[in-house]
Amino acid sequence: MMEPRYDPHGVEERWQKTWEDEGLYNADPDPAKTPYVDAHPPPNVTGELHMGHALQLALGDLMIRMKRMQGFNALFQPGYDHAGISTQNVVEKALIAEGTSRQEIGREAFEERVWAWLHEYGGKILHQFRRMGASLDYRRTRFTMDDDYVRAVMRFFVHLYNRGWIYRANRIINWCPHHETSLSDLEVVHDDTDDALSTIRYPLADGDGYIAIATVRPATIPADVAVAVHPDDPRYTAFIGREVIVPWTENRVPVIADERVEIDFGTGALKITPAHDPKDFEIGREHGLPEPSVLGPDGRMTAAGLEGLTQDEAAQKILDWCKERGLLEKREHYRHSVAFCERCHTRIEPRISMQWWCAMEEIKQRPLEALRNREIVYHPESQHRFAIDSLENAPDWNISRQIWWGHQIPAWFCSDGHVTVQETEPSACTECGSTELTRETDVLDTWFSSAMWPFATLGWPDDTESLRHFYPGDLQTTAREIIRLWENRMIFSGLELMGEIPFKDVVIHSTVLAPDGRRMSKSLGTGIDPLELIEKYGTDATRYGLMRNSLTQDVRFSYSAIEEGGKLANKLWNAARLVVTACEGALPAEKPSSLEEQWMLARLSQTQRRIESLLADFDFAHTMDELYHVTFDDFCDWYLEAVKGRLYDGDADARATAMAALERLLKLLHPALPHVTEEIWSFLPERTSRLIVAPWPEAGDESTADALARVQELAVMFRRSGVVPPLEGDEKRIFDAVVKPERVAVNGNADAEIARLRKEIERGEKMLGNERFVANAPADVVTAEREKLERYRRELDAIGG
RNA sequence: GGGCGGUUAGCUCAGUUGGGAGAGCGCUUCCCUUACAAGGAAGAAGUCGCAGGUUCGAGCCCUGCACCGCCCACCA
Repeated sequence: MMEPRYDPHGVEERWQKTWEDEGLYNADPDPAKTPYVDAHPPPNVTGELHMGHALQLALGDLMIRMKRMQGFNALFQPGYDHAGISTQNVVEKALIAEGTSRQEIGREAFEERVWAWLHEYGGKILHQFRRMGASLDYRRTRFTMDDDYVRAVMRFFVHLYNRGWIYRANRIINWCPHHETSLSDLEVVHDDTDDALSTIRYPLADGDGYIAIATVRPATIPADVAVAVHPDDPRYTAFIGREVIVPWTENRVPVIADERVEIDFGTGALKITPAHDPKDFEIGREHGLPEPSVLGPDGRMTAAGLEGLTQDEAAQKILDWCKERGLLEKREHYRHSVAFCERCHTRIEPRISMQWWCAMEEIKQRPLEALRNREIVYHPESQHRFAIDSLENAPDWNISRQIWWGHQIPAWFCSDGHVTVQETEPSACTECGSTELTRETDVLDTWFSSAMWPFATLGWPDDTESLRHFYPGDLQTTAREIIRLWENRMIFSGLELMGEIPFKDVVIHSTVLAPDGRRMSKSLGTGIDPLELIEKYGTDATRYGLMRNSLTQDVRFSYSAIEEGGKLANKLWNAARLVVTACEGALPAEKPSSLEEQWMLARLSQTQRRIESLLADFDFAHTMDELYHVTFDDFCDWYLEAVKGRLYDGDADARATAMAALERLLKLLHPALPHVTEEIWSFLPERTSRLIVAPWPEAGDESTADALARVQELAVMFRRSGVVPPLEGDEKRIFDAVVKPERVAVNGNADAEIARLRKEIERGEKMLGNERFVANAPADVVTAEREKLERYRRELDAIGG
């Protein structure tokens, strides 16, 4: 019935299905129970399971499973995110492949296409979540574009607008010419890029001489409105306040002084192009300069004489123009970091544009308070400080996007330019009563709706039973880069709309690097697919292997960690096989009569307390370590070896105790290795419930936990020296059963052991002979040293040194 | 440029108020013993990045340096 080797294939899918079918993942409001909630981060609807998801799920699911067994009403909330730009990208690609485009088919048809695409391909990731054994309440799956969710987003937007925290402003923003939308700073990536730096002379308007400027973007020269120099730069003080002539346009522009110009870079003079550079924009606004633009939304030129050209083509024309007139001083290779769209890797075009903004200054105060008071705690601790820092420095948030897939902003403009903001379409402008209204076409940043995840998933804005019972939640497990994009905003929205923090603990997991230390990424070809690991090693092994790494530093992926998990499952399986086959038939109540039995139960209690305490600090790595060693060393190598004989001999007490010990071990292991433990559980006699919902054990008496320590120590000594120590009674029986003196003595080397003990004794005597040590060291350290010395002397006597 | 983390055995990593350098994998030797060879037993293997300092005592605390990684900012 139980094969000698544990094979996770088939077993794991079977339990995943059973657990879900039997409703054991479900969490319903129950006033009799204390809730424990992890609103799991909704992955992109277009996404696939990657290593980060796998780790995140393993951590969250371990906590949820333990809490569920401990009697909490454990809710693991699933769902997925509409992922505005990413999803739009995928569907647009499909349209282009068909020879059409979203512009061609129009907004309404495009949205239908997205829905159709989602219907067919979206949400696959939830099936992959199931394969991870994640005990999410799949009935409660939410999508950020569900009707109810959209209603919640509209309510939130209007709420913020009425509070005065949302405003419109014409500012320079990151613009992706491919998507033709604005992007927040957090959606932009910077890469080192090879470029050319051109030094160009701007002749003085009032006579001879010139100022040379260095630029990487000659195409924007027609939009220049000034040249800036540092006020303390002696080379240029005479030029300040005079005018220079901009090449190509031959416009006259002023030379201004500004401290943001770096004297040491290039020529020390900077052309000011407010419409196409963030720093220039800032300088321009302070100096009251105009903001002409020479680039269209598609990144092509609109300047006179250059219409429709790409920037490269325009740059060439302008450079040629300069060269003919002797204004091009030089053109040299230059490597610098350039901003790209995170999604399509198109070069970002800074652009002045009217956008919706969320003002952060006032908004962030309550979240900051919650973090500083540690109402919310990030783990590990270093991330807590980072979270506070990043919130303190959070700039106003650009929340509008010029794409089509997302939550359309609920704002209507009348022909006079008045804005009416409300949840549903107004019949007339609230300011002038005009009935000719057009709706804002922009949609909201994806993260705007994500910010509401902890309560919108529970039914907000309706006052539902779920919302009352399950809010506020407890746990978030998430990736570091999400702290600014998401965590901070959830905290704010929860405090603002619900009046309470959305969760108490945020576990920031480490980044799993490729075995060579590089980042795992598809484009680098360094990615490892967790589904392949599951196929090969099983889900339990994969979960164990990922959680075995600490959270405090990024860690290189290693297959041997996963293999270790597989070995643990197999070892447990075989230990259970021994117990189950030896203990067939009716069993009396647990009766730990012998030393080794008392010791095993005490060790299990001790391990349980350690695990509980480790997990209170979200120390998953050491939890795995405890589980591994209690299984291999304590349960198998000592306890089972010691009682094996009695089990085979039909000792009823031994059998009952072995079964009880196995049960407790399975419970401790279940949150980490859910499938193999449930499978074993099903072979135990007289089960009345599944292990997944079995009660977490009460920790028992630990007083005999170290009763075998002496025997173990002597066993180690014996193995080194080959000299059988003087033992009696239980100790002798256990020693003989586990150590098997007749087989091991071959490697004994009493001389080496004697030498080792003498060295230890010498060291101890030296320390205790040091008056300053005895006087200064803590008393317990000195006492421990004396005891050690005594012990070594006794052992030396025992082997006849 | 700012911040954070790291450097410990061949590899991946632990090391909790300063007090005996550890685990898993790999390697060597022995054992297919009636749960398990994905097993058992034993063993070899480390100048704890470098240089100073504090201390009776430093992998751990302090200072400086080197190298690796991540995040942020910026680059005309």
